[in-house]
Parts: sequence; structure tokens; C-alpha cells
Amino acid sequence: MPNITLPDGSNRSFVDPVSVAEIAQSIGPGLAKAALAGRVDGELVDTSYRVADDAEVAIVTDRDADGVEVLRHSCAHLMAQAVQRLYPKAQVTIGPVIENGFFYDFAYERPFTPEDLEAIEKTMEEIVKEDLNVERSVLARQDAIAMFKDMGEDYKVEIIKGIPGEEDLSFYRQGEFIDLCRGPHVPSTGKFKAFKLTAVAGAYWRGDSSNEMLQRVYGTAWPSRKDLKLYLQMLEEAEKRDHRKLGKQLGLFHFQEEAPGMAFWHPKGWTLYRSIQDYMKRVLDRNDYQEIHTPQLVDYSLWEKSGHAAKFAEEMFSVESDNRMYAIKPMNCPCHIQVYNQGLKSYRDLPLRFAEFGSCHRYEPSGSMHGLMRVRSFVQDDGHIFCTEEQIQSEVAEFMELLFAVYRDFGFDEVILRLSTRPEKRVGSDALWDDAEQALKDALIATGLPWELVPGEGAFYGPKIEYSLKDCMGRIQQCGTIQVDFFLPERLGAHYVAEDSSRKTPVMLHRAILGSFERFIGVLIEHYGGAMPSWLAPQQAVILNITDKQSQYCRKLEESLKNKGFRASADLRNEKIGFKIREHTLQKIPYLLVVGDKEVEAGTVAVRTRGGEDLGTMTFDDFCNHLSQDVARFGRSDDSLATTN
RNA sequence: GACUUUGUAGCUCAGUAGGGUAGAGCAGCAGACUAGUAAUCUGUAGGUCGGCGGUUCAAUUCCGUCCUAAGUCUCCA
Repeated sequence: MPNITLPDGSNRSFVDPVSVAEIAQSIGPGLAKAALAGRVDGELVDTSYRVADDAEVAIVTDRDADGVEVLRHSCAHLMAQAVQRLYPKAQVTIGPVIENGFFYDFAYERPFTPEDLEAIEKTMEEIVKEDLNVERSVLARQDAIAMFKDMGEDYKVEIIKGIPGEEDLSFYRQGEFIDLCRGPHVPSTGKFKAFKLTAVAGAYWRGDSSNEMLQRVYGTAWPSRKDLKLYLQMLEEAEKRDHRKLGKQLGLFHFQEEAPGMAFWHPKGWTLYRSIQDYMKRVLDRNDYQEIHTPQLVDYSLWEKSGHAAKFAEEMFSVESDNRMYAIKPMNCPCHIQVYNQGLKSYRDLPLRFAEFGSCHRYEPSGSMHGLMRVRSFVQDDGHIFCTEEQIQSEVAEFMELLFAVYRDFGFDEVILRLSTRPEKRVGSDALWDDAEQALKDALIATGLPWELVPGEGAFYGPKIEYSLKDCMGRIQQCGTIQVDFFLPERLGAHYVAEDSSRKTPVMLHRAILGSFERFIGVLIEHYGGAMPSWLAPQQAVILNITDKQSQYCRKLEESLKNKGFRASADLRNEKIGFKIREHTLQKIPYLLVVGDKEVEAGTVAVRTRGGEDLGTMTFDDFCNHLSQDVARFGRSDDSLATTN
């Protein structure tokens, strides 16, 4: 006689074991129709699940994040069914839920085409109309293997053989289609309201490139057509904001065959780059970092000593000269330790913070390069803090505060925190790891913000926190990091004299706020859609004359703006004002100053923004004040002061 | 690195199912127009069709190979 407690705290008693669907029905027919799954004592189950004992039960619908996941997972099954109807020879493999959608990998004799996708989508619609029941069943392993062998589904057989344990396996059947699956799934194929197949691509069986290539079909599914439309619009918007496209359109940088993965920065792009570097330099100066600069080429033996050669030899560029092997530095840490090692350090010197805008080169696999986001030549806003174990936590906490402030200046308010802990292959004692992980954890807890634990993802030399920011499209971009390192200082012979005159090895904290300037600029371009806030805009204002008569006055304004430290120019070309406005608006210059006879006479400028807003006519001084304030605000969404002000 | 796709003028893109001097728009250049808030008009120059090799009487077009780029997988100190 189960007594069911619902999320609102109310109770319902049933005489016999009762299914989730029946509970939903007892609450109301609307809910019964909307029910996609249930949650029984916290566990997600099918609506057909029977509750026999007292339990807390919630009905899961598509208003629930879990409900949408179930919907997407089931949609992957729907797609697999459609594929096998159309292409009976296609074998199914795996079909999980991913962010915003799902995919399913098929083994098929040829790649699917966009036309195939359309046909699959159509068949999916038909199966939705058929409203087939989705039924769960349980099979013993041997029976399951026999069944899939019989069906010619070799991959499924392999999957089952790979599942540890001895317990029976669950299956889901809808019409003629049956799939091995943990579930849960929607009760019937009539529940799908909005889905779309978005892409097809090759993917390797079990992610290993020595295995057969499968056909992966990506799809997205949403509770409503409206949600789907919004999502597709977001994808379109993301494409428009692609930094590679905008980089070309705005004349910021380019890539060419002769230097794959290495950007050629153009005047405007480099101005942006320098603005960010100058800003970061001010930030570091104010936070007791000492800037250093270390060589590009370092004898290969140093990388052998540091252990990088053993692990990353293939990803390092090397140069031979005079019978000596050098590596182009792939990272700055070993060099920073060389600087640290000059002269005997005392515990009184710690923490010692070195910073370098370190230019690094890594031979990234050709297929992994992506615009500015993944390059072979990049500059890190790198820094290394040498400190004692006791100082780790306070250093990390201080760093985090700085990082948040910097991100806010760039217009990012939401930061995602992840703690990666000890991996299987690692150096150092467990006690040491315990302390370091605890220090990072404490620093995270002290922020009062939510954070995620990623077990086993730390570097081999120590745990780390990674900082990702959410851009305006909701995409998560990993930028900053702080990593505890017990290993490298010892390996490269760093030490300090402790209070008791003994020699001790310092802990090294690797840290970066932006990550790399290249990547961060890529993120910024996409976040702002190329319309950089005034403090970063390569050009902040342009002065436009209406006829030649105003040229003299415009030149004077240009000079005056430049003298005040603004980035401005005058466009005196013999073109119509509408033409010039269009051009500079497309170049996303924040302020367009129009000057005709009226303005010359009154000593004013007519101000228009790149957004098309008319700020009216104002005196030149008023405009300068306006621009100054705009610049001082940085990218902050509120009016609080920027970090370096 | 793997698979698929791709590379034509400064940019965006047509075109050539193996045949004569490869096209358009924009940008550029020359000239006219002296204008009031997202494209003024006229004229004009510009390409060994990604590189190398092969097949062919003939290759931008077909084949091979290399390089770049895109998507995806893998990787990311």
C-alpha cells in the first residue's frame, strides 16, 4: 500500500503498486499527458515504473531540465529507428544526449548526405504520428547478445560485452525498433514536438582513429517549436559572430598558408591586442607581480630536465644550429624557474610573483586548429607564484579576486569554476595532494560561488582550478587557470632558505587570467559581435565632413582627440555622408562625428553611435567628456569602477 | 594526426558535365558631382582558376600527390 509524497508535500495513498503514469493521472489529465518520466526518491524512471513502497515521487515533464534530457535521449532513439527504416543495412552503435541535443553513431557503407538527413527527419515525423508505445524490458546478457547477433548488430554485441557486472540489461522497444539502453525514455513516440537534424560528421568507433569511421548524425530537440526556433536563431547569430569572419571584415588579422596556426595582426587588430596587454600590464603591476622576459629558444636539455620533452616532444618546434638542439619554448615555466634560481632566495622573499607575456609555440595537430581559438603561436598572460605550502590558499584566493575583477572589466559577469583533482598518473605524495586540493577547495568555498569538481583531471604535477566564462550566446569559454605544482621547482632545483636555515623547495603556482591573448581576443570578438566597447575599440571615433569646406575644422578635431589620448581619425574623402556613415558603422566604430557648416560655425559636432542612435549636437568638449566616461567604464555592465582606475 | 568537404580577381561568389579571349557585385584606379546621417554617377585596370606531377592533340575542369581552410573525431603542458 504505497504512500506517495509529491513535491508540494501532499500525500496520496494507493492500494496496490502504482505506476508513475497512474500517479500523474490521479493528479490531473493535463499532467498525465505531459508526463515524460518520473523521479522516485530522487531517481529518474520511466512513467511505466511501478512504485510498490512509500516514496517521494515527482512527475517529470519538458519543463524540467531532466525532462528535456529524456526527450533528447528518446529523440536519438527515434532517429535511429528512422535511419534503420530507410537504410536497413545501417548498424546502430551509441546515441547519447549532448548539450542542446543528441547524436547517434551509425555504421553504414557510405556517408549520409544532407538529403539523407531530410529523409530521416521526414521518417521521424511519421513515427511521431504513429505514436508508438515505448516499452522497457529486461534481458539476460546471453539472451541480449544472441538477439543482437541475430539482428546483425555487431557493435551492440561489443557494447554489451564491454559492460561490467553480471546483472540483466534493460531494453527499449518502439514498434520494430529495439535498443539497449539504461533509459529512462518518454512513454511514446508521440511526445516529440520540435526537433531537427543539424549535422552529419564522421566519428570513430570508441573515439579511436584506428577504428572504423562511423556516421554521426547530430540533432537537437526542444519542448516546443518556439524553443527550437530560438535555438536555431542562436546558432545563426553565432555564425554571424564568428571571429574568423569578423576578423577579416574588420581588418583585424589574417592567416595564410605559409604560417598555419599563426596570426598576422593588422594595425587595427594589433591596436586591440596592445590595449589588452597594456591593461593587463597595469593590473599585474598593481598586484605585485614583477614582469620578466625569457628567451624564445632554449637548449633542448632544459626541456629534458623539466620533463616536457618526454611528454610533449612531438608537439614542440625545434631548431638545430651549430650542432645544438634548441626548442622554441612551448611554455614559460622552466624559464621562470631559471630566473628564480638566480641568487639565493629566503622565505622572506616569498611569495614571489613573476609575470611574462610569454610567446609560446606548440605544434598543434593540423585538424585541431581553429582561428584564434587554437593556434600554434600564442602569447600567454603567464605568471608564476613561488610560495610556501602555507601560502597557497591565500595566493589562490587573492588571484581569484583579481581574476573576477578583470573579467568584469571585460564585460563577463558569469564565471564557471572547476576544480580538477589528482589524476591516476601523478607525482608527489598523497599527503601533499591532500593539502593542495584542500587549499584550492577552501579558496573556492571562500568565494561563496558554486563550483564543480572534476575528479582525475588535474595535471600530473598538481591540482588546478579552471575558470571559464559564459559569453552572450551562453557558450562556455575556458580562459583562466591556476595550478599548483610541487614537481617542477624540485626537478629544476629551486629552493629557498627557511626560518630554521634549512633549504626547502617552494611550491609554484602557474596562473593565467586571460589564458592566451589570441584566444581571449577571439572570445571577445564573438561576445561583442565585433562591436568592442570603447576602451578596446581599435578606433574610438571618426570625424566625417560633409563637404570639403569643413576639412580644416575636422583635421583640428582629429588632432585634438589624438592629443587627448583617444584613437580617432578624420575621413575627409570626397564621398556622400551616407556612404561614410555606412562604412564606418559596418566597421563598428563607436562614435561617428558629423561635421557640416552648422557645426563649424557653432564649434560643435553631431554625434551618432554605431548603433544608429543620434546623440544630437554637442560641443566638442562635451563629446570628449562623454567618450572619457565611456572609456572609463570599460566593459562593465554596471557603473562600478574598473580595476585599474 | 584521421575522415569528409573545400581552394577561381583585394573581398563575396558565379562558371567550365574535357575545347576558342574565365564572369558578376563590391573594393581599387581615373573623372564628374560639393552633398546633412547605412551604398552618387560614368569610365577603367585587375586572374598561369592553391602548389607540383600525370593522362590527353588540348587540363582551371579528369587522375595522383602535397599544402591551406571548414566540419567532426582524437589531442591540448
